Amino acid sequence: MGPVPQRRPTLNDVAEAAGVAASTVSRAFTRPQRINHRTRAHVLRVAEELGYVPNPTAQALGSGRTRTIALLVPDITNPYFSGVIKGAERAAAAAGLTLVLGDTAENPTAEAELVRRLERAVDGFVISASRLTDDELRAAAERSPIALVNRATAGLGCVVADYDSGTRQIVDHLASYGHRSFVFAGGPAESWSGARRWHGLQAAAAEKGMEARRFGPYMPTLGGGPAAVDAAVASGATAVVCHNDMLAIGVMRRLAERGHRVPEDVSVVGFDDVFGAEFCQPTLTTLAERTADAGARAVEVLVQQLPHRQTEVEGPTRVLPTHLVVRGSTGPVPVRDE
Amino acid sequence: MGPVPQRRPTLNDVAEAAGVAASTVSRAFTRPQRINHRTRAHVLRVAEELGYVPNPTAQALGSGRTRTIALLVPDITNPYFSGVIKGAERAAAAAGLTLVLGDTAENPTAEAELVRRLERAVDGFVISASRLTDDELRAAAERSPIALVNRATAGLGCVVADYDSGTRQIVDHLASYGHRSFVFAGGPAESWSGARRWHGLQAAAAEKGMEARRFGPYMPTLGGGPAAVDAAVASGATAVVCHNDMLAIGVMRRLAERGHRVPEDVSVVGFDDVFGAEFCQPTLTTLAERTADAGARAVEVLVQQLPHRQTEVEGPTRVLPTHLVVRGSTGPVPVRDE
DNA sequence: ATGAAAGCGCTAACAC
DNA sequence: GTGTTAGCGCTTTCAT
Repeated sequence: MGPVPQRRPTLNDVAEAAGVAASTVSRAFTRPQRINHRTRAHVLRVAEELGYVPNPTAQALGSGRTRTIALLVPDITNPYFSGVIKGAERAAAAAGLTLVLGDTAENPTAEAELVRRLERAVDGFVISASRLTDDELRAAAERSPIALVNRATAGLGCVVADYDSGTRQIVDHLASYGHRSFVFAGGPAESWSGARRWHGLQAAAAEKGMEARRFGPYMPTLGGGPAAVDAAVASGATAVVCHNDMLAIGVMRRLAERGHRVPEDVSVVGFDDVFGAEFCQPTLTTLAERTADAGARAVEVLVQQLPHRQTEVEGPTRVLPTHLVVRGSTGPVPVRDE
Repeated sequence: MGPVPQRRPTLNDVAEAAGVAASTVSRAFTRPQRINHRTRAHVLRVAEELGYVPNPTAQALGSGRTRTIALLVPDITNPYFSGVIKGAERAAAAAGLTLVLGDTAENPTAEAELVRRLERAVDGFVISASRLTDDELRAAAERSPIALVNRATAGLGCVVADYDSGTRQIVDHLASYGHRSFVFAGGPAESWSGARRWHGLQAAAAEKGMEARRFGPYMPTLGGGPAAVDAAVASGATAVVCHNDMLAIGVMRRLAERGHRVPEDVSVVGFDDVFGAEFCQPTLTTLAERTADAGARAVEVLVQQLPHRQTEVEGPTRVLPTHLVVRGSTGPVPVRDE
């Protein structure tokens, strides 16, 4: 009893039921302009009645467009990328695109392989904090449209945070507290953003006549704290700017263990404003990026390059504002009797 | 000059070059058993030379299988789900499946819509912390295979955390510190896991002869803290068990603002062991779940139900262990003179 | 074990 | 505007 589970209606079923050609039904769904208003309304109504839903796979095979894009990040669980993912997800949904997520495990090989694996299944890629070389990226970009987040590679669409302004904000903030020098606890050597951060800090320090020294590389994690602190303290620094918030929090922990007070003895600054920066102890002064915006913007940049829009050469790199969030980990330079 | 950008080789190109039929090439790739070892090797070599890569879209259209599954979570940026996402991503990759990520924005309507939108594009769904009703879920499951994470719905594949054991661990821990009662600061009324948590806490408290009271619902965020604290303090509780870590951290903040020390005056316990629980102040005692395992397990459960395996009725709900991470937010019951 | 042929459901020229 | 006619690249009976 009960009818056999109905086969899903196809475009042809709708065409037949509506008394029109298949192509007309197709147009009703994808070329609203190129069809008579009345026939379109009719077709849509019949489709509705039949419970017809276009089959995206068949659409893709016919058109060559999958209406799917991939987002690749080095580590899904890193809260820094959560914002990028969310922003990209929103923008993709808004553009009617499906988002495939890939975790590259901070691994260039895995990243390249993922690109190969998904190439045919998606219309393009958004790659966040890519570990590939510029050449590898450009090679991949010849086969699929690519947009980059926080990585500038000539010839590709890029969305990056304004580290020039951001680092200046940090240096100005420290200077206003009377600091005359600071130490930069660096992260991984290959990190593009790490290089930009140090570059900006140096430039801003020079402008202010401050002394800036770089230590490291350290692991950009809580675990990187001890090594960074031991080096920084030995140098007599009054302020430590850390490659990212995780390292900064690790640094604060280690400072506490060693009996140093933050910010009374040493000020600490991070980058990213990750989830947690507002409730660690003390709360962390850090440079916030608009990660969700970056993700969304990158998707938009990518959409520009998709088959139908095929905007040949896309404009310059998009730079997103950053802003310093001043919290409890920074304070006046300590008065030291020596 | 220079050859025109070559059209990508198709299965037919390979067939022709190898001197076999298209179907033989197809088998070489997807039915290793049903083909002569030597011809297979030959075909594969020719394919390799030509740089042939199967087109997943065409495979999907022909076979009806997309080799893609969707993972739906209420909020991508919530660190609690990061583990689930990562685990699912790994398991999917291991099974040769592509993972599509969807953010339901904690919204039943958005969730249902997302299922509709992706239904045709994926082979099945993993839904984490679904907000749909059991009936809605079962209806959806008639059209696509579904596996659930932290939500048990009869008839569907489910992977849940062992809250019975977990809540007992919490209660035992508090009892060992001399607490005779505690307050549960509840989260959203519709939360399945919230209900399980309270249920378990009550049962464990009863076993131990402890008194347990529930307050709330409160927002499961930092912002939910003040309201929860104000109610809990008024009740004279010596321990507050919170719906999740975010609420717990919010609670600790509010307690500090009101001049109460943790754990000297009040002990605080959370659920989830989110990123941040280990560096908030004080560090948070919380029940850890194996979220990555849950995500991976759910994918495996889903794979069982996929077209080819079509395991009719899947076994009982999978229960994943939980363990209490004891940190600084819990301590001996205060001695109060009254 | 292999080949031939018929689609999968839709899009896209091209006519009318 | 709308219908006709071919495919898109692969899988899958069904023969052999």
